[in-house]
Amino acid sequence: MRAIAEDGVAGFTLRDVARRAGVSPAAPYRHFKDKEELLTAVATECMSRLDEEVAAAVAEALPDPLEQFRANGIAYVRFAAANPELFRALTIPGLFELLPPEQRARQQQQEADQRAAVAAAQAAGSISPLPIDEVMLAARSIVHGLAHQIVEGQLGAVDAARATELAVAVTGVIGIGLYPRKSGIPDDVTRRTGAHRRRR
Amino acid sequence: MRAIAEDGVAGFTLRDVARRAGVSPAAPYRHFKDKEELLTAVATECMSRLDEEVAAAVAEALPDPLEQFRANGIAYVRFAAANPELFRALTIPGLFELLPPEQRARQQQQEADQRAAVAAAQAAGSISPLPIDEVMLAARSIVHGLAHQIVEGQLGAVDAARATELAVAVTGVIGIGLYPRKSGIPDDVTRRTGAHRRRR
DNA sequence: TCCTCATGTAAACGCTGTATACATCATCCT
DNA sequence: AGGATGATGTATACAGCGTTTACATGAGGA
Repeated sequence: MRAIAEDGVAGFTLRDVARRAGVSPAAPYRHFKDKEELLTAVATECMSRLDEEVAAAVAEALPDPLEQFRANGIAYVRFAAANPELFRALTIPGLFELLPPEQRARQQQQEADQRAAVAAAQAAGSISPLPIDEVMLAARSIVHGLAHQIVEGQLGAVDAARATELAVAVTGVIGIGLYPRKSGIPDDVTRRTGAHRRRR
Repeated sequence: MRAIAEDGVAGFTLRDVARRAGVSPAAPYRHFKDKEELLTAVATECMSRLDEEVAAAVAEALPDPLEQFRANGIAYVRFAAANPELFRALTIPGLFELLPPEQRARQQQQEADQRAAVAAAQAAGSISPLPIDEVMLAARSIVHGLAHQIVEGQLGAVDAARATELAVAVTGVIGIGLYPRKSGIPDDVTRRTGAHRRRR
């Protein structure tokens, strides 16, 4: 993890890891089949941390589904901004199929929970009655896309506060929708819970 | 370009490129400072192709701003699905600062155009009066995030038709918004222009 | 006590990016 | 016409990489 965080995924070297551990270059092969397997293990760990942070943030959020979605997005984006190299480790090609089954199961469980929450919110009338798959996909896409742009430096330097602002902004947009509304925009979509208010 | 498309960014090797060109391993250094510079040149070319396809699709779309946004997203996502490795070449870390000034200028111009279109649409009442920066960011994020997920294989195999479906779906969601509407959903947001209709 | 297995090492292979010194050849200046 | 020049390519070398192979070592159970 330290090697990745310091030198990035590109500079991640089996020999360097061995050096850090004070062992010979071949030693890692007693524990991992090859470099890819080690990288996958690191990525799995990164994913666990990210999942934890997101889950914690969602647990702390207000019970409102949009507020929870927003908390999810903020935590996700903040993690990316705070640990760009760790986040990048999550985007290594084809990582998904290499994950340990337990991790995949946990993730699917988490997604199923979110899905149930969205369905419940739709039933209660607090989320638009769009196809649930599409809602989930759009939510994941917008948050992931924002995080990716931050990590790639396309949005300039982004600290935690700025990351929060950006996440609030995009979750606000997806909450309201681009198509104009006849009735006004409800307060809780444009306003941030707690101390922050949205600039604008 | 052929080397990238065939072997991917990870398998992209200066020596392989030299081999393909039938020259010695050191020959490329007469034309590019180092591997990074060649990769950047390839990525620039990829970006040009993507920009062209997107611009063409937008030009063909109906004059409605949401329809144009949708056409933009569809073209972007289809490019990613059709040329995953070329698309991945666009995500190499820090590419943004390495681009030739002309390319950056063109891109900024394109963004300014989009921005003006959004502003005009807002003035005309066909896009919600959200802060324009946030609208632009959200639109880019959701499309980029979807493309990225496709390329990383997180959505399974995605052909052109499926890519179109997915792009239609997420642009639909961001068009309508998660927060429920009192008045009904307008047809042109849920329906696809032309032959396709949205499943649901 | 001895055997086995997990862990580590040393050395080697072919690959990579890159630097250096040398060759070739078209172009342009006189 | 002829020689200097610059662009392009080659040969060779080096260090670093992932990976394999054969060999060492030492702890724990039979």
